Amino acid sequence: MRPLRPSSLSRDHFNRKVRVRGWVGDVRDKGRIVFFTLHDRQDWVQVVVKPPFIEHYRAIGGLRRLDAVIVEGNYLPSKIAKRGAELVAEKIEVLSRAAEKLPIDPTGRTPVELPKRLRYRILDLLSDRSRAIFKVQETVLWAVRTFMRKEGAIEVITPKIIGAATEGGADLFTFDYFGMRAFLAQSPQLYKEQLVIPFEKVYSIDTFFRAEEHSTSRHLNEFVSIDYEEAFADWRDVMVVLERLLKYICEKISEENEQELNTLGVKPWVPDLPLQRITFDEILDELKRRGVDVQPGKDIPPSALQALTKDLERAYFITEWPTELRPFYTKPCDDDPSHTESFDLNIGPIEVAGGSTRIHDPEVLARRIRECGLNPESFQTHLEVFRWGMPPHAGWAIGLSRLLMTLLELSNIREAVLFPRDRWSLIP
RNA sequence: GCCCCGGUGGUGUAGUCCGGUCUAGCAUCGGCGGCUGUCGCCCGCCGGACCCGGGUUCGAAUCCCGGCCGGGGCGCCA
Repeated sequence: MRPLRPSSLSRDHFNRKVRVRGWVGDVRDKGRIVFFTLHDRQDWVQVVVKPPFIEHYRAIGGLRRLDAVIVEGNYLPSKIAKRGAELVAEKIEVLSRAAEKLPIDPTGRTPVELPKRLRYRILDLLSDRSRAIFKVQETVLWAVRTFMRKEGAIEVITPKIIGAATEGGADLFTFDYFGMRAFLAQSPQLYKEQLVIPFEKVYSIDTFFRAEEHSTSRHLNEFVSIDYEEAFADWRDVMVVLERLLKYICEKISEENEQELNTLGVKPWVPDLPLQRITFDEILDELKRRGVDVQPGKDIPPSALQALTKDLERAYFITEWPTELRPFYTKPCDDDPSHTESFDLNIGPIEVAGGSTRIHDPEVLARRIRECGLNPESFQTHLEVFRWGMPPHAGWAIGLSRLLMTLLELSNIREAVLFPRDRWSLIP
């Protein structure tokens, strides 16, 4: 029979002989009596080693933190043990010995700075704080899939190895593909647009790559994007989908991750809908009123936005971005081609998602590609699809880790990625 | 690409401004010993560090120069 886990022990096991497996935690060696905690990744139980078994304990050389063991013994209620019960060991089987000296403290009690935590990430993930982040991430992923399925959207997987056609803009990683020049995809953009013809509503949760040499606490070169695209929809339609999804995610986190939020010191939060909507130009006007000038054709610097956040809701849309700041496939407004049917979703000063109505007319799209300094030739296989019944469509993309870092109030996106890839780090 | 800041035992820090009292303090950690009710156990002993090179000086962890490594910000960012 497989051994039990510490977290599965209950009153039903009182006064019975049980086998329990787990990792050794704190060891309190009193000489003729030894206590240690036995952990799984949810809970733990105290094990007591007493004579005559103490001799066997000495014979196996004792135990230390992180040893993987199976303990056999009686599970007894106890007035002294803080948990009200303890396991009295009669046999200990050592499955794996941990190193004498660990590079960082896996309990999280001794502080460790982020770069060292990432260098020794597996040990770092043993701390409650680090694991809490990724438990919440799991809730987010699950919530997205549940929500999308109810919406009637289908999850799609698009290529990461791509050929000539690129979007321009962000730098791509290049490499040799059997003698051909290939790129790592920076987004599923072109594919998800094409896929609305056969599927109408599509979404993807996938990893993408950007070769930009930035060095900030909110950029990485490998990141997970949650993408959505819908046929016969415009920007306003998909903004509603996005804000409903955000609310759904926040509700699920509040319901399912109370303990994790507590560990992270974060209060549950669910936004009221509709979210605040403010145009790009209104932001500029407000900044100008406060004496901050943003140069034309430039994005709003995070520092400027920071100054405004106390007058905005926690989550808000910035809409109708200047055409020059948006990629070629973004549809300009009918009454004002200098602005676009586009939006960003911000939480605090951080951009969490962006989206727009897309151009669906192949002639207009080809023109915009040229205007943006790109070669329509290299978009041939993309443009041809637009003659096969491409309806008006719109969509957006959420940066998964950006969302996580804002919801959990993390100061660095690296904390929200298991093994972050930035300009300087490839290992581990 | 540009700018700023920083490197002290395995980890986190004190000391650096204002050179000497530093054979570098504290906590954690590791080793050994002690303890039969601990629970972030406790007690005792021991171990382990000034990034590298050059300079100033009677004297450098501390000041200066160069290098290396790290962090942050800006720019860029469909």
